[in-house]
Amino acid sequence: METRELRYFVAVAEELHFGRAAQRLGISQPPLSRAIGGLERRLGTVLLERGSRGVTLTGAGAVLLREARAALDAVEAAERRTRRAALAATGSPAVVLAAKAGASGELLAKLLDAYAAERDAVAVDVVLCGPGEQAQVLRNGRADVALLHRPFDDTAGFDTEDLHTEGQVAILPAGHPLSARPHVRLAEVADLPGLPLPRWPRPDGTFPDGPGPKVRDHTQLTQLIALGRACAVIPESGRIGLGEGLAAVPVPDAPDVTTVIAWPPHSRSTAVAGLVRAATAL
Amino acid sequence: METRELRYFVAVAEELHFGRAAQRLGISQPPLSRAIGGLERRLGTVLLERGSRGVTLTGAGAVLLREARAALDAVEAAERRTRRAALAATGSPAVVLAAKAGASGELLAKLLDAYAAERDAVAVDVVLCGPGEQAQVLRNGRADVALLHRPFDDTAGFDTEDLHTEGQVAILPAGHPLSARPHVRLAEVADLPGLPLPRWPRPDGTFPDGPGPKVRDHTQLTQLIALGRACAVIPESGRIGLGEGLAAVPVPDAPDVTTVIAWPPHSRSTAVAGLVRAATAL
DNA sequence: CAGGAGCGATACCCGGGCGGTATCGCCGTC
DNA sequence: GACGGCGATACCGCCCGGGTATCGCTCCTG
Repeated sequence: METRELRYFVAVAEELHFGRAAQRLGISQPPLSRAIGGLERRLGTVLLERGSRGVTLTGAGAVLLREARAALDAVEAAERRTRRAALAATGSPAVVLAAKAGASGELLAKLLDAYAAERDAVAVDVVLCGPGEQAQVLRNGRADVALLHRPFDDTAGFDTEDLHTEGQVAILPAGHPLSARPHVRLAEVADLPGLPLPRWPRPDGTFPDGPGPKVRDHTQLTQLIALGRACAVIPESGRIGLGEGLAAVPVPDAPDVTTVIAWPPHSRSTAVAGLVRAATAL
Repeated sequence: METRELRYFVAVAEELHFGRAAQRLGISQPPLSRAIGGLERRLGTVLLERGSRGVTLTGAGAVLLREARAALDAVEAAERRTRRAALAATGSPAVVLAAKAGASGELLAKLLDAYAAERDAVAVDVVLCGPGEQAQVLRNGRADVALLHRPFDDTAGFDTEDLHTEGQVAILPAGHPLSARPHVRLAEVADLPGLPLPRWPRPDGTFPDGPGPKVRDHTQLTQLIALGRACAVIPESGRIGLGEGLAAVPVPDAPDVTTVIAWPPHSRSTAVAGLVRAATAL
C-alpha cells in the first residue's frame, strides 16, 4: 500500500462523500473512485458501502481508517524528524517541546531553566497546543517531546515519566455563593443552574452535545467564567495568574491530575534525553 | 513521501550498497539511485555519504532509517489488520497472539483456557516467535496481542498489563559441581570455564561477538547445555519440562522477570480486550 | 409518473514518472 | 597503467495516475 492510497482512503472515510473528498485532495472524482476500488480489490474486501444515500464505512473500513491514520502520522513524523535532524547537523540544533497552552506554566518555566543550565543544552522550541493536541503533534513529528496531563491526555504509545501530581479546583465567578466555601464536591459543580461546564473539542475538532458553551482554550474559558456563563474544574496550578473576577475552590473528590513528560519510544535524541533528565530532577 | 521511497531507502541503508539493495528489491540499480537522489533533493539533505569505500549513513540518514522502519511497520500493520478484519466479518473471526517459543508455557495454556471459557470468545491463533521477535510482529500487524518478558523485551510503544513475576535459575549440565548448590550468584555463572553463556541474535539477525555458541531457540539451548557446551540463566518457569541431563539452580541476584501481556495502544478489538481481561484475572 | 438533480462508476485519452539497458566517471588495487 | 567495482547519468518505452465526458442508478419533486 502506498501512502497516496492511504491519504485518499482517509479523505473519503472522513468525508463519506467521494466528490468532497476529491475536492479536498485537489484531484477530480474519477481517479479517486478508481484508487479506492483498486485498494479494495487488492485487499480483497469492501471498505465503503455505497448506498443510494451516501457512503458508510464497513467494519474493515473502520479498522483501516484507524490504522491508516496511525501509519500516515508515522510517515509524516519520519519526514519532519529527518528534516529536523538535517537542520541540527548544519548548525542550529533545536528540540521541539509541546505543551498545553495555559497549563503547567510554572513547571514549564522551571523545566526550561533547568535544561538550559545543562552542559550542551540545545535551543528548545515550545509549541503551545490546544487541549489534547499534544499527543497528535508528538505522533506526527511536529514535536519531539511533550508535557501531557493524565487522565485527560492519552499517553498510550509513548514513553513517559511522571513529573508532578496535583488536585483540582473549581473556578467560579467571584461572588458566587459556592466561592466562599472551603471546598466543594464534584457533583455540586457539575450542575450549577446557569453555570454549565463548558464543552471542549474532540480530537477531530467537533464538539460533544450538551448545554455548556464551546471553548477552545484557556483564555476563552476564563472569560466565560468571569462573565458568569460557565464554571470549570481544572488542576490547581491553573489557578495562578487567574486575574480578577474569578475564585478557585478545591474539589477534593475530583481525580488527581498528573503532569508527565512523554516522548516517542524509539527516540534516540540526546536533547530529548537531556530534557527528560532535567524534568525528572526538578 | 511514498512508502516505495521508504522501502528503497531502508534497503540501501541496511545493505550500504546500491547494487545489492537493488537486487534485494528486485529492480535494477539506476532507478534506485534516482529514487534516493529524489528523496534527498526533496528533503533538502544528504542521507547517504557515497565514499569511494562504500556507502555510509549521515546523521539525518540514521534518523530516517529509524523513522522509516517504524512507518513501514505501521503501513504493514494497517494492511494486515484490515485483511484480518475482513476475514473476521465473513465468518471466521480470530485473534493472533504472539509468544516466545519455550517460555511461559504453563501461563499460556492457562490463559487460552480461561479465555476460551468466556462468552463470545473467538479462535486464538498462537504465533511462536524467536526471542525478541514478539514486539516486531505486534508492530507490523502479524499479531494482535503478545506475551512479553521484561526486562528482556522492549515494551515501549504498547499498552501492557503485568501478569506474573518470577526469579531466574541457572541451567547447568547435570553433575556439574555447581548443580548441587542451593543457589549461585550471577557472577559465578557468568564465566564458568568451558561453559560460556550463549549468544542470542539481535533484532536484525546478527549475533554479538563473544565466546559463547550461537543459539536461536530454546531447544538448541537445552541441547547445548546437555552436551556440556554452555550454561544459561533463564526464568524459573523455563525449568519445567527440561528433561534429563540438566539441573536448575536458583540465582537470587539475577533480575526478576515479569511476563506482561501487550497490545497496540489504539487497538479497539473486543477479542484483544477479552484476552487481556482473561489474562489479568488469572 | 416524468423530469431532474445528486453521486458514484465507467470509458477514454494524455503525460509524467518509474523501470530498463547502455554507458560514463571515479577510485582503489594489482 | 590496466582492470574491476560501484554509483551516476543518458536515454527510451510503457504503465499508471490524473483529466474530461458520460453513463447508470436512486431519490426527490411537481
